[in-house]
Amino acid sequence: MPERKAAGRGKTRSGAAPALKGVRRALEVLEYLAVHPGRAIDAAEGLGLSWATLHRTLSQLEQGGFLQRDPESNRYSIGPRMWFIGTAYLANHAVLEAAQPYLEMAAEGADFTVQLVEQADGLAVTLYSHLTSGEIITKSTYGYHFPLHCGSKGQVMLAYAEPAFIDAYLAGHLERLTPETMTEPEVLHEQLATIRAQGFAKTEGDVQRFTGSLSAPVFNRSRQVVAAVCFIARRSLFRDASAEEEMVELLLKTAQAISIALGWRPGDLSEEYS
Amino acid sequence: MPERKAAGRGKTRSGAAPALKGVRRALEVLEYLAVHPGRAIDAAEGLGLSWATLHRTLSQLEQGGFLQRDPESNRYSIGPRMWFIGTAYLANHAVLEAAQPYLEMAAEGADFTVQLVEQADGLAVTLYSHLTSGEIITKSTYGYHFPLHCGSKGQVMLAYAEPAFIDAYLAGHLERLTPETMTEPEVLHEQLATIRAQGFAKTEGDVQRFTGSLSAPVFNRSRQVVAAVCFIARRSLFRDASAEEEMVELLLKTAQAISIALGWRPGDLSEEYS
DNA sequence: ACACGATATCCATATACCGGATATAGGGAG
DNA sequence: CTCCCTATATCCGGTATATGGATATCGTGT
Repeated sequence: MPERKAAGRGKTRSGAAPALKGVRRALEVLEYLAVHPGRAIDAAEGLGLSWATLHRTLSQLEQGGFLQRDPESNRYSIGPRMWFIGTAYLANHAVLEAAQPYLEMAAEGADFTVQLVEQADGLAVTLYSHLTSGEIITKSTYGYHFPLHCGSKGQVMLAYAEPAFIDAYLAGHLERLTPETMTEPEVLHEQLATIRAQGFAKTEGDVQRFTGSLSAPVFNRSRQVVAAVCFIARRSLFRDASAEEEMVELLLKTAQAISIALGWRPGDLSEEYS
Repeated sequence: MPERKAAGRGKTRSGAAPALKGVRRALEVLEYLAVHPGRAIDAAEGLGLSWATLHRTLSQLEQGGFLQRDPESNRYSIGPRMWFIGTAYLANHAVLEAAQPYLEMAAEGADFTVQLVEQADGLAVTLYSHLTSGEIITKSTYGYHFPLHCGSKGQVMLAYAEPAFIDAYLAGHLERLTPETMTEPEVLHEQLATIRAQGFAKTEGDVQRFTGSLSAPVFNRSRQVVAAVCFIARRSLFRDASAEEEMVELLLKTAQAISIALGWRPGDLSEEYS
């Protein structure tokens, strides 16, 4: 390392290096609209941008097909080209590739939705989703991402994250999606401990009122949690204790099979600290 | 309209208005890497960018999680955040939403893959894919996009596109994916006419050697083709003429049901020209 | 019909970007 | 093991380019 001339001496006036500001902003705009599609002015407010600047950015992005605008309402949302690019992420995704056969096996004939999710930026992001035929569970397709403290899928991934990350996460603002969403940091800490102890998570009604879910962690060769398998069902299904037990069994079997396919080996945890 | 002062008088030296160049480029880089993931220098060459410029762009995008880089090989590929943003496209997609139940119904118990695709920028882009359980057909998941002249899904959408678009498309370079890919503009023109006449398309081995597919158009209220339903199966399945006939029937039924859900009404085509 | 909020466009200026040059790392051949 | 060559990383000044306040138009609700 060439020891950076003289630390921070750079001509750039005031300390920080503001690189590719335009690009950064454009992507922030995209991400903002992915989460809050809507009118230009709301985005300008939400992002703290001057109207003129935002307008230019929006126009460019729309022209390129990265955003689309409903000409009636002037509402902006993500455009087809972003989907085109985004899907390329899956094409190179080792975990997903390994998991796919097992997920399909689990979904075969099941009366619940099967998902594979990973954690990105404090959210549980869906990589694969096999809907139960018959009834449709809303928001269980692609495109809906939930905070980590809501739903079993997020909680599993949070439970196995770095302790420092957990603390930081729970110290932040914890959104409440339904009246049943747990937002007490202390209680959540305990829930996470329970999850680690039993090896899976279960929640009901904390993401959507009439559904519940079970999730188990997927480990890689180096025993890190890289994803979670999640079964989502209408809530009534959890009334039946024996049905639930069967689900848990299948869940753990599936998650474990995927972990093994990724090079994880069951071996006692203790050996890790040997 | 304020009649633009004096057309093109603008101080900007030479006619064209070069807006948000950096942003444009960044997105081009992303799209390039979505299609050709790989080393920085290849992208620089492919895009005709100076190394320094590209490097800055890549660094920024990687830092933001829009690209990811394998530290071993220094190869770049699309990052998780692009998937995160891209999926938002599906969340607001009216056609997909209407189609989903019918697609699931069609996939129920089928021994072939069911897809919904739309056209974007000269490519057939997959919006929904329900894999056949059992055997895996590679490249039938998300993330693989094929030119319009390859595969039944592209051909259907091309067949119903504006005549001018068809001519322009067929005049361009037609990639050959397998030895069986048709690349003769004249022959393709005839194939498209046949497709319009019979209402669906069929191809074998022109995308991947050992698969074949059937596709039918999905119309919206105003009789435009907005998507296509596509059934993909291993090639041997098409040996059985009666099985194929059944597939065609289900395909047309499905595509039609979706069209109707979108507000399309069967009515004779002739009334359109009345 | 009016008014107000939202969207579109203009322009001078400062600034953030471009790209040639230079420095480091990596890795293959001899 | 050493050399060389290619790929990656960083620097820096001039200048093209983005910024955002101001102004003009649109369009929607009352």
